Amino acid sequence: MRDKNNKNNKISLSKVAEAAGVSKMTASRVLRGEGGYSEKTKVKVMQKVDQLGYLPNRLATVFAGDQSSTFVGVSIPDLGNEVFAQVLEGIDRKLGSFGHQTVLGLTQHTPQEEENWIRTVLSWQPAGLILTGRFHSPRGTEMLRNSGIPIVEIWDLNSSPLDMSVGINHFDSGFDMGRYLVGCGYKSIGYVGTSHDTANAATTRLAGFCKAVEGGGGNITKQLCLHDTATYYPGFYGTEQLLASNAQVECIFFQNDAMAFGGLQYCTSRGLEIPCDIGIAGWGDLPIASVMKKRMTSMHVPHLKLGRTAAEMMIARLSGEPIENCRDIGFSLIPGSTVLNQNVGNSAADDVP
Amino acid sequence: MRDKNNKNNKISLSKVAEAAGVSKMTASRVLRGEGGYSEKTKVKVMQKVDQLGYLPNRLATVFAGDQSSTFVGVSIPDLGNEVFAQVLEGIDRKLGSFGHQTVLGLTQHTPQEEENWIRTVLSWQPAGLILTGRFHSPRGTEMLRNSGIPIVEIWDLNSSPLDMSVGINHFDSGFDMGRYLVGCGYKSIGYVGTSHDTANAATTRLAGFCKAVEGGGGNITKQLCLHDTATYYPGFYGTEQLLASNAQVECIFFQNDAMAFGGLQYCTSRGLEIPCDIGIAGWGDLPIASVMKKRMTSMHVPHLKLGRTAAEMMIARLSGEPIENCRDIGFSLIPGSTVLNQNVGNSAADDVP
DNA sequence: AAGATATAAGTTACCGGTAACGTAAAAGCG
DNA sequence: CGCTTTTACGTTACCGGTAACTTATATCTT
Repeated sequence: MRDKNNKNNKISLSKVAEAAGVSKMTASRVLRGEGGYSEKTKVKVMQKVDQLGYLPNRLATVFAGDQSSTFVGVSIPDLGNEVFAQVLEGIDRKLGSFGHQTVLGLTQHTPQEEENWIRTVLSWQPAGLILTGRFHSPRGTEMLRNSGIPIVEIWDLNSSPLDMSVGINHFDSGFDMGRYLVGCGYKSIGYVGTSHDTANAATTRLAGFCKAVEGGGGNITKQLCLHDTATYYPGFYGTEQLLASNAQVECIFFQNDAMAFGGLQYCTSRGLEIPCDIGIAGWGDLPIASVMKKRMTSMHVPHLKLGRTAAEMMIARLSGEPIENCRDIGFSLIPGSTVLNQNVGNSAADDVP
Repeated sequence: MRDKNNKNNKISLSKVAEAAGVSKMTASRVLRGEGGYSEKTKVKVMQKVDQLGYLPNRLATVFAGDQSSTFVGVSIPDLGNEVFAQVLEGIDRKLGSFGHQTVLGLTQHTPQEEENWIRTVLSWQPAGLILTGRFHSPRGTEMLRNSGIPIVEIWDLNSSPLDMSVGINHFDSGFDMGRYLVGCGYKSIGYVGTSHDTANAATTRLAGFCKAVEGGGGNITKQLCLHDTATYYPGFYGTEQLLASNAQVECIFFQNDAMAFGGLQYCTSRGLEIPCDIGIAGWGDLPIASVMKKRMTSMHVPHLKLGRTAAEMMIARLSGEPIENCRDIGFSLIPGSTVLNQNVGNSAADDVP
């Protein structure tokens, strides 16, 4: 009267076949529309399928052999970040339209969590995996290598991916932002972000940013890496901390737009005029920007498209179509109006007034 | 040299056993730590497991019988809405910590999509399902009923759930907001939201809202249901449409905070002062509110906790613990400062100046 | 009408694990 | 020392489908 019965109560193909007075194999053929049965038999079987409410057991099908499952494992750092939520949405919609199912893994930016998740999800014989980031633990990498299934690494573009990669060059995007801000005439620039255990995209962006700023004659006067999530409120209090320090800061670059909005609100609440008193630059171009009067200076990345593309690459690979294994999805700088371009009309970037 | 080989190349338990010079069954016992083997044998087997990089095939285990899978299917309308992203995060984190995996389904608010997803996900023999919303297609409901697995319906509180339910009473939350706004002295109130094929939570909220407003002597002068997503920009242009109509509107209630922010920005851009010229009320209390100087009048719902609770109920049920099958997670009105309370100090709600 | 061919089935074996049962050797015991 | 009990395995069967093969009947040839 417990689990056992549950099992027994389940309608299997054999029961349908028995009820219809045919063999299991004939019922299987009807359900797969494979042919080799009469119209009369088909009707008999389908009637019983409806009547008994038969639901196939895909586990058995996949397990039986040749067919691989329709699962695709997707690892995402976290969903608190709107950006990743959109990437996931793009992935799942596209995968779903091709009959695949997303098995989610929130890996919290740690390779250990990711490794555990990889081990678990591989045990379910997925058709493929989509992973965020290019860095994996050694054991994780080994399992991925040995899995023999398609793997798409997203977010960070990886010129020598395990298998396939789609994303952007975060170093370059940071560099471009740095060059832009220096080009606007800023000399003393601050940074507010969060810290992570491992090298990640934000760190790479910061590296590119620093290189551009310092190479352009500017200075990163203060760099704050909070032990917190990269959301609105940490942006708010991080800015408070930054401005409370003695460091001279004419402009702040934030890890992402959410933090930048937090920073913007802090500045406004302290009576600072943006961009006259201080410049603010974010990264990621959140949807909320679409309604803000003062457009945030930011870096636009096509998140949904990134997710869709990752799913498309996966599907192409699964269906054996030839596919380039590295795709740059691109980014574009949004000048916005939260920084002041002190050199409007000038093309030279390092022209000091 | 194709798929077949892939299969052949996979390390199965038999291969490990063969390599270690023991039977399949002994290897199985070692891996499950079930006992009944010598220390020497254990070492031999584990060595080969490491050496060959054996990964168990959970499909086979589940398929084999007694054990149910560790999958939990989770359907979410969409992730463009930050609120649902947070709910999902809460669910997956909690499920993950108990060794369960989330199989995602984005059902786009349509019962048909949900039905298709239910059919597919059930074929994978999940341990349980978590569904957003209380309304399902007839066939979907039937499949759920027959599945015999734990089911948690979230978001909408369902006093007679299929199995379990956790969420809030959306009618009441709309009612409370309506009563509050009328209590503030507003008489002519507008609404901006989006339309859906089926009755959903937002519609229920609106119903409660209307009842409170009309019952309190106020009027819904204009009600806009856009055929669009419930995000920032539709809130912006929806407000434009609303204000362009001849309807008299002193205050606008929005389907959610994202739309309310869009509306707020539209009003500000047109030189309207909030809340002096027009009141704005949202729903959901987005994280961005934490940094806005002018706190949005809204309804707070503990999203992460909602997700966590749903997962906890699922896990409790799966482990056979007794559990109440209906949990009200509650909401709380955030007065904010985007509406003007014209009766500060008064307790009577329908006091007209 | 006899043989060749097509059609509509049924039979068997297998996927990778595990439960249930069987068995030989080692250990315990009076 | 011979008996029972325990330990450490091995064997067999099965989960729910499907591939590959076999068989029985219907249809087509000339």
